[in-house]
Amino acid sequence: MAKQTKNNAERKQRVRNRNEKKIISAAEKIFSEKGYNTATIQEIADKLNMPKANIHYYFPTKKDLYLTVIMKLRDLWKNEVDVMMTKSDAKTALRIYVRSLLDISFENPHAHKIWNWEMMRGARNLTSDIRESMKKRNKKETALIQSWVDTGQIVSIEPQNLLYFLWGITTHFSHQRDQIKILNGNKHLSKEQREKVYDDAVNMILRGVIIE
Amino acid sequence: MAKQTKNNAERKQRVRNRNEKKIISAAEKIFSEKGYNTATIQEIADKLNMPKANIHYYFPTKKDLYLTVIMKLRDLWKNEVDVMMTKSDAKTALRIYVRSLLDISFENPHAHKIWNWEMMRGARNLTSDIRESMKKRNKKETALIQSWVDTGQIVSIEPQNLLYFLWGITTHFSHQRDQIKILNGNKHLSKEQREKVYDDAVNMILRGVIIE
DNA sequence: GTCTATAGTCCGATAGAC
DNA sequence: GTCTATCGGACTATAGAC
Repeated sequence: MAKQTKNNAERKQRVRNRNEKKIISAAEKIFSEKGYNTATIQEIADKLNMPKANIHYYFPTKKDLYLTVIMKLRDLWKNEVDVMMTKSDAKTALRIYVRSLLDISFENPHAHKIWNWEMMRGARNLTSDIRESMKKRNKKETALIQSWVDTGQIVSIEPQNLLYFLWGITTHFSHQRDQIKILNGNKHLSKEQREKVYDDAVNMILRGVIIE
Repeated sequence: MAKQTKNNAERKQRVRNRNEKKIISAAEKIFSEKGYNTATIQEIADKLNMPKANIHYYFPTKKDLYLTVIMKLRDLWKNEVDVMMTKSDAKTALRIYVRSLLDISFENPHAHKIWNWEMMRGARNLTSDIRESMKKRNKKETALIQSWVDTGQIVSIEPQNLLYFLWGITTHFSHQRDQIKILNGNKHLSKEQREKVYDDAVNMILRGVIIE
């Protein structure tokens, strides 16, 4: 009896985990396409051939689901900062940073787009601990860049501004994906074109700030 | 009698023009803050101390109002290309181009933000003539930049990519206005900070591409 | 032209049967 | 856990008095 109860509980847990993952994955796509307000639970449910009541069963409110998605994406950036921190010289660190941000923009535009929707609306849905982790990560990044300035590896520049420039350049390719498509003969950028973007971006940025 | 009728018609026309202008101006602000779907007629009406039925009197549907706003903003970019074209050297042209794009981002963020909302939504509302004028302007710009490459004024770079980088850097400051505010101690950038952004951006870009 | 009231629709969330 | 049915609220749009 006890064993059967336990097996039942385990099975239910597995079902729960599986469904939560499916829902989060579908939600990530819909939220990135439409933004928080325009996205609907119904659409997410349809994508999964599931009654929308089931979504509410796993995530009581729309905001709960949204925050779960945001939290998951937040971790995506954490690594880059750490990777950048471990590189000793500015040149290598910048090269890797730009590369990984562009990779996210090209390969997984959902992440940048959801973030962009959120920021466009004034970051209304961000909890204070998300804001704090944002600021904390930012502080690490600016301190690192400032050290490059202090050791004469890069030109004198406001570290925060350099970060804005890097973010602006790289996120542009996910936010403005559709405009780029229009200007590119109604085709998304090819693999070769993406490589050229990466080369041109790194060249301009390194030439722009690195002191040889 | 005829005269009075005419005066009446003129007066009504003046009232109509005045109200349409007021509504467009308020709508521009609300649409840029919230995007098409999240913005409500009610909020635009409240901003003008006006019943929302009046908005519908002047603009039958929400989309009519939105398209009117988009059309108006489209003209904002036309000038910059022309100004850039008249400058003989790459250095001066780039300096002015970056300056004017940043000015729009800082002084009138509505324009870039509405454009960005539209692109994020997949450019659903763009008519084909808007797309064509986009491509046409773009062709002029890339041709100009290519001529700088050919005459050895700037390094070898895909002109389209350079434009994406310039747009990414400059529009970031309107799209991500709220994130920047959070990272800046909950204050929008001061006049001095904006000047530093301008200097840092121009320095990095010119150093990055100009051949002295 | 201006206003109040409301029709019609869509969405988030819940109740309750299975 | 899964599903159907529905409530309550918000929004676009319209009807109709002034």
